[in-house]
Amino acid sequence: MKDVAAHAGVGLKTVSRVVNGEPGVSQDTETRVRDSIVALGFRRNDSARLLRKGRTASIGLVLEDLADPFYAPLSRAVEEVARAYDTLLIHGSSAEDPVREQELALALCARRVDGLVIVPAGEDHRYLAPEIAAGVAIVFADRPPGLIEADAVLSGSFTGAHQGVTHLIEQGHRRIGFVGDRSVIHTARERLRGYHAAMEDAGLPVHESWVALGSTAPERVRASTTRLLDGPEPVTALFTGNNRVTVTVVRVLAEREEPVALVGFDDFELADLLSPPVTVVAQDPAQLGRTAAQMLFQRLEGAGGPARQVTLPTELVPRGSGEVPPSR
Amino acid sequence: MKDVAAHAGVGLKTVSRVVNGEPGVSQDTETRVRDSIVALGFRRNDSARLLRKGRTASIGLVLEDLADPFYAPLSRAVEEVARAYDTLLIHGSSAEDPVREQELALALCARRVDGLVIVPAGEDHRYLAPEIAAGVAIVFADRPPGLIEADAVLSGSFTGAHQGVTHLIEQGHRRIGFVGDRSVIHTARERLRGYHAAMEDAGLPVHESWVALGSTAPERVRASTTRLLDGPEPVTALFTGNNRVTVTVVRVLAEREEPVALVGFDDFELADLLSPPVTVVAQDPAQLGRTAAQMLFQRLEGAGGPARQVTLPTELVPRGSGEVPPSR
DNA sequence: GTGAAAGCGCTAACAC
DNA sequence: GTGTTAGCGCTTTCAC
Repeated sequence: MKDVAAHAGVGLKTVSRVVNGEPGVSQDTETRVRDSIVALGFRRNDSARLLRKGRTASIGLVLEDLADPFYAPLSRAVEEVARAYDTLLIHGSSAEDPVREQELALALCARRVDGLVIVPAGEDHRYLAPEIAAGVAIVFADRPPGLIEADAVLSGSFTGAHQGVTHLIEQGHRRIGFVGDRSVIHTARERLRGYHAAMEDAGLPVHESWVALGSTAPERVRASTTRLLDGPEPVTALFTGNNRVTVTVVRVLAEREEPVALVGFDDFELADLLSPPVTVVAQDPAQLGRTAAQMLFQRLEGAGGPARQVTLPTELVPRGSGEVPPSR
Repeated sequence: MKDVAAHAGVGLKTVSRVVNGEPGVSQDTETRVRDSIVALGFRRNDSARLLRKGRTASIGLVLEDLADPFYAPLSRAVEEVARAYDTLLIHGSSAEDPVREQELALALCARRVDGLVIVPAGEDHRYLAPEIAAGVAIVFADRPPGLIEADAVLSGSFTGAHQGVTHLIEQGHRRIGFVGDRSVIHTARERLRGYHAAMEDAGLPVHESWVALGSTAPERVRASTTRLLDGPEPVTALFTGNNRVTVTVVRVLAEREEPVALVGFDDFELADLLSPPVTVVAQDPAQLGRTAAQMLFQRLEGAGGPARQVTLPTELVPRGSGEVPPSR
């Protein structure tokens, strides 16, 4: 910019005015400046501009895995909202590792992102308190913050699981298994709680061997599922805690003879084309992302008040697998 | 930082030394500085730091749609490589709109990202020439650059399509349809070319009504597919140009009586569990992203030489749908 | 209309 | 060991 000013024989501020379309520049000098800009191939450095302005016009998004079919639409929705506010999205995957989540979140804060949407992996977010105090807006999505107060957008995990399990009970199932994500994950616990509540509401006992929480790695899910189906108290129906688990369970069931009912948390592509089509408790990941991003920008625009927590509804989508009757 | 220096009663540079772990600070002053840092809740501003350093330690990624199951793993792979280089990833979806692609790419350049990975929507990238001249490293992924020289990582679209169509021919099919993406998209054209070449190599004529290029919107694909199957010269087999198209075609075929053979370009989750399981020409989107990112960082580390173009192999995965024999 | 000076928050270069 | 100065590329303030 200095170079452009020299080349055009004008002051620095005049170039700045031209570049930013500010008034107060004569037609004549403007032309001269524009010529110099082209001649020198000048392109304004937005990083420097934003340093001076005190914002970065960027927000950060930290989630587990960008490539997970559940999070991809969430991410895309956040991006769309950001775009509407002329804001860029910086993105990081935590790989479900609390340490990595923290590193990423703090790295983004150090870059002075205006705000942060976090799908937390960890359970203790006190490390963010100084950032919040310093004015970074933070909204949690899909899972709530731990040990701090902050805005959050969640899906109705408890209600959804209750609904899904109740559906299986209504089909006549009495022995229902639950295969879910690791218990450190909030949604996994909530869905398990929904499972237990539904069973209890129906006056059904839960055999301890019917619950299998753990990693979503296919081997683990496969082993757990086989155990539930071939154990001493074999289940006739399964409720699965998220789309990764469901997909693997579908694989296991496809290899077996006896029909087993299945309801999965999360919808997924092609669920309706499997045989049987998979009944799910659907949530709307895009809506989750959209809402979180909107809350974030409201805060950035000055919305005050205490931390808000929004819970989005889930929807039972019967397709066939959840309506398989108990095989004695 | 100035405040910390004042609070600790030391010079600015001393604080900088402590913050960056540089040597040459006595144990005593270091402690004093650290105390002040905590007392004032100081956090280094990386944007300012990087402005001074002349890099941003961030790269940009522009692609069509982050939520597309093909691009999500690509994106994730780029992120992993970036992470290994302590670099953040700024991300933008072009929605297959060349104008939006350009806006995004230039916005990222204005932020002075160190480099850019682009899955181009447009066909003219001369707008990037000044950026490249200014030192921004750019690597194209999945599709080549248009009208400029630049590094690119592609999948073997021509070869893959040739292979897939030849497979159908080997099963005895003579009337094979092609349903693909819009012809402005390079990969769509290449795959179509592969289709034509395979037919020609087998001495088979191609009826003009057998080729349907267009948007991947389900309605369009549905209409095109129905036309190929019910037209005057009905096809007995279909080759589809990408995973979005394949998924819709699977839906259409599921609703019909007569068996139609299908080979799709791109693998997709659960393809093996459909009935029949879907035969695909698989490419490796993660490898595409990984390779592109690695090429980018090689350039950033000073690798010179002319633009390189790498083509990754595809693999035919027979699963059943591609082995359906011609119906009469 | 225009421009000089100061400063955003930091680091590099060179003092002392 | 420590501090001072200059400057990354821009905008803001205020004077001309």
